[in-house]
Amino acid sequence: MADSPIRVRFSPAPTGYLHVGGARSALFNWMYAQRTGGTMVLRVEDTDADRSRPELIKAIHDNLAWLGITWDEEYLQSDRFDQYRAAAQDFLDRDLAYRCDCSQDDVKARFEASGEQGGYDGHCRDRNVQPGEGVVVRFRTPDSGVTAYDDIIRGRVEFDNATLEDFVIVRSSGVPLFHVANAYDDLDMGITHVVRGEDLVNTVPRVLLLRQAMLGPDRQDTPPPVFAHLPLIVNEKRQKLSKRRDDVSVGDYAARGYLPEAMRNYLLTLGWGPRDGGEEIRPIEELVAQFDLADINAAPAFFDVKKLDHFNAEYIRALPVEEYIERVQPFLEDTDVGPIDPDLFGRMAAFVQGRVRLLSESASFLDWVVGEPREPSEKDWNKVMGNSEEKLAMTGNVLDRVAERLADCDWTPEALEAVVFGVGEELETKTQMSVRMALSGARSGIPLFEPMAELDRHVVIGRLRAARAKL
RNA sequence: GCCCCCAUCGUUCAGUGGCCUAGGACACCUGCCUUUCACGCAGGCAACACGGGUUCGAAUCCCGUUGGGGGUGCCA
Repeated sequence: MADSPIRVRFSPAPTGYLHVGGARSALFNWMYAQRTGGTMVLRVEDTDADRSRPELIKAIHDNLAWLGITWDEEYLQSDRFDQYRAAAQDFLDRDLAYRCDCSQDDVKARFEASGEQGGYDGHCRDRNVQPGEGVVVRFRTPDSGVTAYDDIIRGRVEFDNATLEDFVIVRSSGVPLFHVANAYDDLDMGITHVVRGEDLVNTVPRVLLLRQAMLGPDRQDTPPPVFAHLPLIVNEKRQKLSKRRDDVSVGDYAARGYLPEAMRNYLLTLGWGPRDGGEEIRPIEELVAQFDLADINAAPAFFDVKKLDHFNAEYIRALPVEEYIERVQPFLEDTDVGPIDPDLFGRMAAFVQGRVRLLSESASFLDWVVGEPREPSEKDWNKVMGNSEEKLAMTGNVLDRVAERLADCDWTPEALEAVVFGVGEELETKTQMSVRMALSGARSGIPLFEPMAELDRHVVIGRLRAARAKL
């Protein structure tokens, strides 16, 4: 893989399951690495001991693997605390940082009293605070000038240094904050492209300032990484997808019967489209071949589950039927009508495959074959069976006659079709709908005669008679 | 409040000064196919937020307005 100097990284914090936004960031990094033959680094940013949950790292691995996203190197920031601390100490030694014993309440109170700009006011800059309880380390930001960078998606972004507060780089617990870890690792790991969500843009000046400080006066010509801040993925209210109110867990989508290829392909259409303007649903290799960070949109994109569903349905239909059967297995065990016999499903699979949007919907097409007919709504029942004397009488005739003929015909789909349609010709009416309703309790579904042949003769006749009685 | 970003059909991507009476896809609507549904096919609806510039010419460049969003932690 690593035959080009490009190095990208995906840096999740293990504070929750992988969500679609994170997956999209990982995916775009991966796409770029694939395209350029670069190296993909997975860097777990677990510097917040209170919120990080190590057991989630495995889940992140699994979700990424599910999506087919691979990585070449992996690091855990908690393994590298000593290095970050050393960097912070070096800042202290060089007077680029200082200790501060202001409580968060103090900082807030002074900010409110001043009515001026937000954040920390530099109170401890020259107080020469010594190490101790409740003491943090703050980075001394420049009071004037501008920190700017060129975003490959957004163009030049500038920040007035005067608006940057002296931010905390080491907690009172002695554990460094993510800015330091981030700046240190990107430098140390030789990251060339930082591709991540737009919500991180305003951490750039801080990270850049830290990086310059780490580089020292002699190495200032070391170029910063190329930044690419991906547009946010938003909900229908145009807000950033949130774990609390939106469906964002990649694992949940997997559990609901989405195919990873479909999810991956769909995610790629959010903020990006193939350069050649061709189909958006296509093999990942074709998409990789024309992927470029510079082509990514800057505007937020709505996560449209309907469109995702369409992608998923397309991908399901495109599967060879054997593969569809294999992939659907996990969804056959725990259904509303109990486990579905794999052999039966195998025989019906081709009919089901073309009709589902989610793998998990598959079983519902066979509910009446495995269990009892559904309870139809009155509206559906009337619509099919008739809402006039005349129509009801006809339906009764159909049901009677079909039940009669079924008593001693061959029990094959072809024979059943011949009986049902034969009655229709005799009575000069359509017969499939009423038979379907009698047997399945639904107006629509997979073709009728094949599943019908799976049922026992007496069951079919029983259902026809029961429906007749209900007319 | 302050900082930063964004602005083409309902949605998404295209369009980088003339090829735009703005194109594709999803969604929606209509028909065709089919003794169900789905698929497929044909067609339809539907957008350059607003106001100023720049220019022979602006969806495309600049400024402003409005609207939306993100950030503003000893979270990442």
